[in-house]
This record gives sequence, C-alpha cells and structure tokens, in this order.
Amino acid sequence: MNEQTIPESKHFIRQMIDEDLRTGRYDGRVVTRFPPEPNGYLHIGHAKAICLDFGMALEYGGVCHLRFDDTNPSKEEVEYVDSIMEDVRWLGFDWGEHLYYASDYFQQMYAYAVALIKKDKAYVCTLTPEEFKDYRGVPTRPGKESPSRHRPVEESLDLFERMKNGEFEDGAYVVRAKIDMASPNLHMRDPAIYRIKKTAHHRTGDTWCIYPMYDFAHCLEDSIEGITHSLCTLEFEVHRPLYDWILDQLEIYHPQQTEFARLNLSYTIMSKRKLLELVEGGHVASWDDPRMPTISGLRRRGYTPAAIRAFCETVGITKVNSLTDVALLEHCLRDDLNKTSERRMAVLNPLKLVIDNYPENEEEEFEAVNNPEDPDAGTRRIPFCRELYIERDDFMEDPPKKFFRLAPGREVRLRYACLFTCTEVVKDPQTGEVTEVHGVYDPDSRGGSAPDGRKVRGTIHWVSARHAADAPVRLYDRLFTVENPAESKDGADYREFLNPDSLTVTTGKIEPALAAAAPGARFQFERLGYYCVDSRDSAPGRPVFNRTVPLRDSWSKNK
RNA sequence: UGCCCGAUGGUGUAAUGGUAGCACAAGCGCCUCUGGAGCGUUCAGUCUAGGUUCGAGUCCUAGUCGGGCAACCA
Repeated sequence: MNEQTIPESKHFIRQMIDEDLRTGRYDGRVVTRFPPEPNGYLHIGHAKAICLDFGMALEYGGVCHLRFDDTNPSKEEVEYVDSIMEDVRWLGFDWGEHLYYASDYFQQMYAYAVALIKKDKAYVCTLTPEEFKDYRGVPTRPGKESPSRHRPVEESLDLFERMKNGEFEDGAYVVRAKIDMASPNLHMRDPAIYRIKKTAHHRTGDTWCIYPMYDFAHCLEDSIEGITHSLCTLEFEVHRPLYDWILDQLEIYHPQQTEFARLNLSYTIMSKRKLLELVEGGHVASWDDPRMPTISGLRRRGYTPAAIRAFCETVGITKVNSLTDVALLEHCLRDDLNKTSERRMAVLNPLKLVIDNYPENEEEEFEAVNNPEDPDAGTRRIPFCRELYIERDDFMEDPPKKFFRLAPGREVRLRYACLFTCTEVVKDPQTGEVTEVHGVYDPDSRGGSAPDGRKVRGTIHWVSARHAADAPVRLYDRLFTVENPAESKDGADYREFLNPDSLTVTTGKIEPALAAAAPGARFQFERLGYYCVDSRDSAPGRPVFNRTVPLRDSWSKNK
C-alpha cells in the first residue's frame, strides 16, 4: 500500500493520551470506539472521526470498537449498517472481533435505569411532550419541577415495568433523570432517559417497546465496553456533565469523553439530512453518486483510502470550528494518484489529425512508460497510423504567443511517437470550424526525439483513429457553486446553489489498452486528469469512465 | 438575556514562558517527451486593551468577535 508520510502533530488528543499513559490512568490501556448511528451513509466528515478513533488505537497499541448506536429504531436500517461496515473497511481499518451494537445492551441499560430509580435519581414522568418542553424553561430562566418528580420510588418502578411491558402508548410516560431543573445547562434539567416507542427494531424486533435516549445509552455503552477515550464532536460538549453524572450515580467504570471539531469542507454540505434530501429530491442519482461527499461516492469517484487518510491527518484535530478548502483534499488525492496511477492516453474532445507523409496502410507501435513515478509499472505499446485524434484544445489556428501546442507551421511532439508539423487545416465550409489538421512527421524522430537534437516546446497526446475505442466519460465538477452552501447570508436554501454543470457526459476516444480496464481501475489520462472505471455502469470490454480530479493546469489558469 | 467552547497569513495547522514554522492556495523562476510531477523562491499571521515576567501567541483580567446548547434525535 502506498502510505504517504504526513508529519504527525501532537494534537491535544495525542497529548492527553500521552499523559494518561504516563500517569497510568487506565492501566496503560487505549480503547476507543467509532459509534455511528445506522441512519445514513458515512461521509468524509465521518472519515475524520474514523481516522482519529482507529488511528489513536493503532498508534498506541490499543483497540478501536465499531459500535452501532442503534437506540432509535424509527430511523435505523440494516442497509446502513452494511454500508458503514463496508466503508470503514475500505478506508483501511479493522475492528477485529470488536463489533458491537447498543441494542445488545438493552437489558443491561434497563437494569441501570431501574438502579437509578431505586436510588431516587430517576423517576417516571407523566408530563406530555408539550408540558415537558414548557417545564424545562429557557436558557435564561430556570425550569419548573414536574409534579411527577416526587413520585414514590416504588410507584416509578412499577410504572417503568409496565412501560416495558407495553401497557402504555407512545409518549404516555417517560423516565427522567432527577438532577436540577434550575441548572444553567439545559441538558441537566431532568433529561429524559427512556421513552416508549412501539416500533420494531432492526435487530431486537419486538422485544422492546421502550428505548434508551442517547445521553443515557452512550455513556453506558462506553462504560460496558471499557472504553478509555470517548472521542466525539464539539456539539456534545454540553452533554459531558450528563455523561459524567450518570456514570457517577451508578458508580460504574468511567471513560473520558473528549470533544473535537467536526470537518467542514468548502463547496460541500455535510449534513446527513441534507445529503438524504439530495438523493430523495433527485439532485444526485444515489448515495454513492460520484458527486456526493459520502465515502461510497468518493470511492466511486476514484478517491483512494490513502488519500483520504492523508487528508484527515493533514487537517489536524482541534476544537476550532473551521472550513477546510476542498483544494486540500484534491491535493492529497493528486499526490497519491500521481504516485500510483498508470498513465494512458485518451482524447475527450477529438479533432482528426492526418499525417500526409505517412503511408495509408501502414501502422506501427510505440513504447510508452506506464508510470514515470514508478519504474516497476513497466511499459506498454501503443498503435500508431496515418490518422490520429488529438485534443481540440491542443490546436489553435491563430495562437497567442505563449501557446506551445499545435498551430499552422508549428512543430510539436506526439507523445512517445514522433515530431509533427502542421501544414494545413480543413474547415467546415458552413461553420468555419476546423475539422481536420494536416501535416507531416519527421521519420527520423520515431520514438519522440530528432537525431539533430532540436527541441520542441509542446508535447501533445493522441490516439490512433483506426485503433481507438469509444467510451462514455463523465466529467464531474463541484456540486455547489458557493463556498459554504449550508450557510448563506440571506437565508437561501442550499439547493439554490447546486452547480448545474456538476456532471457533463461525453464520449472519449481511448487507447486500445483502456478498453479492457477493470471496474474500479484508476488511470491518469495524460495531460488531462485522473479517471477511474465506474464500478456500477461498466460492462466487460465496455468501460465507463469517471473523472476523479483534473490535473493541475497552469496554462488554463493564466488565460 | 444564561451556560459551555473557541480565536495564529486567504485556508488548515505548529510553536506547551525563550528565533512565529509547516502544508494548501496564489505569484515568480528552473527543469521537463505530461503546461503533470519535481526543485527553488516571493507574498502573507498571533482579535483588542490592560496586567504578571528579564522575556507572552502561550499565563491572568476585562472586552470584542465566532460557534454550540431549549427532540420523548444522535
């Protein structure tokens, strides 16, 4: 595997673990967890968390659990469970035998809730959801105590059991922790910890009709599994006092929750809800549409796990809300692809080139290097004949001074083949559009350079018209036209910023070697960019290409 | 208006009381059978005001600005 060497910074989480190891806080153990809720597909933001959770375990000789936080059956599905496991594996991480489900702990959680009630630290509350909200108060005003707050322990115990037995309808009762209705932290104002939900669960079926709330469940999951460092995103910061309170009341093993800033990427949205809307609204084809920031979308687009890992290490871990430039992601991608992708020639906007002094029925092959960055990648042979296709952009009838490509009277190198001089153009009499470029080649320059040592400034790519195959090529661009679609100043909906040109499809002329390319294979099309064979829409011998990312282009930039 | 968190070039980060560094982006140059890659180089930063200290990006106080929190979601 190609692993890039990113200088690892001693971010605050590494420092914390160093310190815990030094003081023997957890007897030298490092146990982390990645705890997704299976209610959607993983995206690049999750990749940051995955790299951190699994990365810290790997780095410190610990283990990282994959745990599905499946405490809300109305939103969760096995389809998501399967995709999450596939994506984590694809990113290169291994949870070994440590695969867990919060739902496996429902019995224990129930027992812990009973224990809390017995300690008079929780009670069954009768308030309706509306009353509940009203009694909670607002940040600047304390809440009011529920009349149920002083319900005798025995009565709460009885009601809780009957809740479990299905005697009540959804919403009739809720179990609440008994903390402090005047707390400045809303989450400490007697939060709900168990609710009635008569919904079948994707794993436990109809066994339960009560389900624990996140705040109650998560700390218990961590505690049960002996997690040492429970890493989560910043929005859970205000939940930490509750996490600590529950474990303290129950007097059980207590991991440390630590928060870091989630990833935001320019020209991208990261909310699962909005990504779902894009799929359901038909703005993209699916969760794995190559324009999606989902792991499955990036995979289909041609991203490599190594590039994503390098990116996650490069952005770092802090507590600062930030918006990372998508150009950094693309840099990490190109950096990896440059070293690992074999080169091929393809012409996406063809213009016919005729070599007038090359015999009509003759053909030959030239040898081309597969990857100049990797000598082990070897070489291949490319057929050549009198008629070729070149890129329309590589010819100008009336070129500006700094244009180094083909023009009337100009000599260029046909990559790996020979030197060629344009002598004439053929135009469509109607439109005036150039339809053919004619010229002569220098037979002594076979292979690419002239024996007299003369230099040419431009080298262009080509394919043999007689040998080339046609292939659909999908050119992807960013999905949104603005840096931060989720936050427009005038409250506009993010959908208003969808890029109408995020996908254009064309038919390319590809060198013969590409016709047999396997689904998922990645190539650099010389002078154009990185492309991969779509894993869904390609058929044997009939590849469909997705543009992963274009090459950097200093010519088009200074135009 | 309450509580919590944060603030270093355009962007993402490092410096843990002792020379503000790296990467991306942008610009320039060299090199090149990819206007790719590589190499070199330039531009550019500690939110404000006080304080502690021989010395503050770092510690303290106040302010400013930004983010988060009022699902029986996670």
